[in-house]
Amino acid sequence: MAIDLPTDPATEAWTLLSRIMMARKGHMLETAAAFELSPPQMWALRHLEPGTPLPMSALAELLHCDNSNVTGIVDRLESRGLVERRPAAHDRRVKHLIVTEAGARVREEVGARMNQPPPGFENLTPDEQRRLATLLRKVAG
Amino acid sequence: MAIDLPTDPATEAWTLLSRIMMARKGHMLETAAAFELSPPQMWALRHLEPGTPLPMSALAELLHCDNSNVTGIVDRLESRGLVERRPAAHDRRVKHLIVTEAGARVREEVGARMNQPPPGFENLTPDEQRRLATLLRKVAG
DNA sequence: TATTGTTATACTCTATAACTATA
DNA sequence: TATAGTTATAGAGTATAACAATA
Repeated sequence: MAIDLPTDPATEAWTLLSRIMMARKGHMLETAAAFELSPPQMWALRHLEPGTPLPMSALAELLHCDNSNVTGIVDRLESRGLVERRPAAHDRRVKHLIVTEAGARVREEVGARMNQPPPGFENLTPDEQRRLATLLRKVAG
Repeated sequence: MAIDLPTDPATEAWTLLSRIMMARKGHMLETAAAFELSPPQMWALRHLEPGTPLPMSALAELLHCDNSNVTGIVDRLESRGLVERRPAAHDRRVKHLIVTEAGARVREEVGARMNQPPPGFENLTPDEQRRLATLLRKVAG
């Protein structure tokens, strides 16, 4: 049913992690669709913290894509009134992105859905969930 | 630095899991690019097990996309000689996908790179890695 | 000269709707 | 009638190259 089998513990853990995430892809797409966002638009919105202006190029890095690509993604978010472009004071080549009030509301609801753990986590006791979180905290660094 | 903060253990674990996976996106894109595959083409190839024919529609479900979409993705894989279409015997509307020998080789190398655990897993002792795998096995169900 | 963001271009992904060939 | 896959179409994502404005 899913792509492959592991060998050593780290590889097995990583493979399982990938599999769990892959199984959540449908939920991700449904969440984006529920707010009429494309996946990249949703990621962009999630990366933009209200109150923290972010240069276009920084968003491009976070999205792992080219600057030219971000232009279009931001165009569409801006045309919906979810974000705004604002020339940076210190360097007028740079444009800062800021989330609007409407954008912050959508971002909040998107986050609430995306942070909802998939059903499989119910297979763990609260104590196991805590131990899992502790281990993953170390992996995340 | 990354998108949000959690509350209960399951949500925290899930958020960390998402963050670890997101941090690996660059590696995923590099892997696909190294073989001149688009991400969907790479996923498709990974889902196709050598020796196990898969109907187009089954691949569409695995990729969470429309049948019409799979047509183009498979067209491009087929034009590179990585997969083949073959009409199914029991129902001639169905087309089975089979990985060619060349496809199996690429698939193998892609898998080897994608299964490589990110650096963060070195932060765990072998025993912790085993315990992590055990917990994730329960989550994956 | 170098950098930020945009524009132009070309290709891929994506869904919807209409079509075909089977069933 | 219903289903599997294709085609047609339109919109969005993607990178590369060329460009404007700024540094």
